[in-house]
Amino acid sequence: MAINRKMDFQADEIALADFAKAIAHPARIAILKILAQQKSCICGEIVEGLPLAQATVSQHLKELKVIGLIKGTIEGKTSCYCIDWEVFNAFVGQFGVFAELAQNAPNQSQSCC
Amino acid sequence: MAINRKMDFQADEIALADFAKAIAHPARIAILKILAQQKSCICGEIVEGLPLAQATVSQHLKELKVIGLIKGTIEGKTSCYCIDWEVFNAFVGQFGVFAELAQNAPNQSQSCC
DNA sequence: ATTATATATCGCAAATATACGATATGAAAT
DNA sequence: ATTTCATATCGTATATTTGCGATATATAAT
Repeated sequence: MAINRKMDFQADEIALADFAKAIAHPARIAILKILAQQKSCICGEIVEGLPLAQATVSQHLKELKVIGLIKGTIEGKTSCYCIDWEVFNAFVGQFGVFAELAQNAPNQSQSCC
Repeated sequence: MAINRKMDFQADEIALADFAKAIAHPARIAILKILAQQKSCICGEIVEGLPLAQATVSQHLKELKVIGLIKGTIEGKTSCYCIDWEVFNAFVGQFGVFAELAQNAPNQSQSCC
């Protein structure tokens, strides 16, 4: 790979790709589902709900936290996580860009497949 | 990594993660944007629109094609790609799962962050 | 038939992601 | 103060992704 190719793409393309990357793993999807259900947001129970070691789950949680999809607070001895719906919905909303581009396209008919 | 961990997750979690992985790169987002605009779906022009070598773009196109997000047909000397909106919209729609889980959650109040 | 052009595929190097044991950290209980 | 428990971080092995030159393939033009 060459040196930082990222600069060659637009900021919104990079942002959407980064969001996709953050959820591009079944474990992280599973974590979000658990948090959405709020069955519990205590870290330990998330670990129990997944077929992965504690260290691995902690790593996945960190990835989701870094990009802002989840928030985490320390409650005494335990850690507590939950979805930041504002961030989550903002990301999902970005998929609308494609439909918009399609609608504003000048030549709808020129389709070859 | 251990041997096929994938089996430990649910089918829908794997499917959504695979979709996310397919678009988890700025180049693939950029390709989808170009196709959405239908500025042209000829492979060569996609290559010109991206800061990547032809071989690399071809590889990205293949990834999008394998997962079904785009369709490709050969038109004489050139190749022509376009978005499969049915597949695309189906994938995007899957994000609704999280909101549904949140709505059906029994204990909305128990939030610790 | 030969050549030019467009695209796909191969092979490899480098970068990144994933998994997990071991260990660190820090609060709570004893 | 020491131990226990929950979680985070480190180090490292392995797997996957990315990028690209070289090459194959196949159509169109000469």
